[in-house]
Amino acid sequence: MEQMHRTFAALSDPTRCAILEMLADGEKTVMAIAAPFAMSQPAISRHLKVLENAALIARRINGAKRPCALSPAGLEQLKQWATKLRKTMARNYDRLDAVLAAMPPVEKDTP
Amino acid sequence: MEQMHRTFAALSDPTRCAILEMLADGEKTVMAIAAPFAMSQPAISRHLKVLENAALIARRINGAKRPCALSPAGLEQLKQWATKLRKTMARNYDRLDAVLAAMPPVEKDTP
DNA sequence: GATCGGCTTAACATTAATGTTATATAACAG
DNA sequence: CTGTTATATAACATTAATGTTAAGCCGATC
Repeated sequence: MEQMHRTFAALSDPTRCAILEMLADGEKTVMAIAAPFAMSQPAISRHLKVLENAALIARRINGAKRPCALSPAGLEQLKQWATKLRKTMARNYDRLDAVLAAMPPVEKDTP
Repeated sequence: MEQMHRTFAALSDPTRCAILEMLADGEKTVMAIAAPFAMSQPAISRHLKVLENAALIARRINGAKRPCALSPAGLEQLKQWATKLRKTMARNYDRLDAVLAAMPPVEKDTP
């Protein structure tokens, strides 16, 4: 949970997000993934490496092909991180709530 | 759901992740947030702006202070995105499963 | 075994992110 | 009013990310 930012960094690029969404549909080869993008195939290869390092996708070897598939682990981690934050937040919510309630949105002039 | 990468980009920095985790504990002023970091206050201010633009935190005005608090909206979005991907993946899982089952991890030599 | 298709790696240019210090604004204390 | 505290903005240097093209490496196929 300390290096979540690595996972987020992997997701911080629109191309990589799109790739993950493509892969939700099922496994695809590098060429198939690259096709819809206005970008060279080496660029896609590097995006895939980033996603793989973040455990967001997994790759097989099938002859000369390297089909990629979503790896549930990464997504699970994401959800858990968000859930944990929300839980901690909820635990302290009464205090926050009290503070917010006591102060109207804008309180510049205290007459 | 199309600009999720903006949210992820906001979370792709370890400092910002840490800030969010601090804020789970409750609302804090900019100075209080900056204190534990070996970094100038302007740098923290900019991180906060990034988090705010991503709807991950919200800020009040309290005199000269600008207390920051977690904004549940952003976290909710995160979880929903991950959940959606997993659902779609599950929908197509039989196919993926079949493919994976048919092919051992490494199958270089087809004799 | 020569050649083509699928993919990776290398070298490089360009752009964007992050941090710094200096300066500005706004509220508060005296 | 004046100085001090809390925060934001500006200008700038440095680093890292992204894309490009050019090679290189395996498998497959003829």
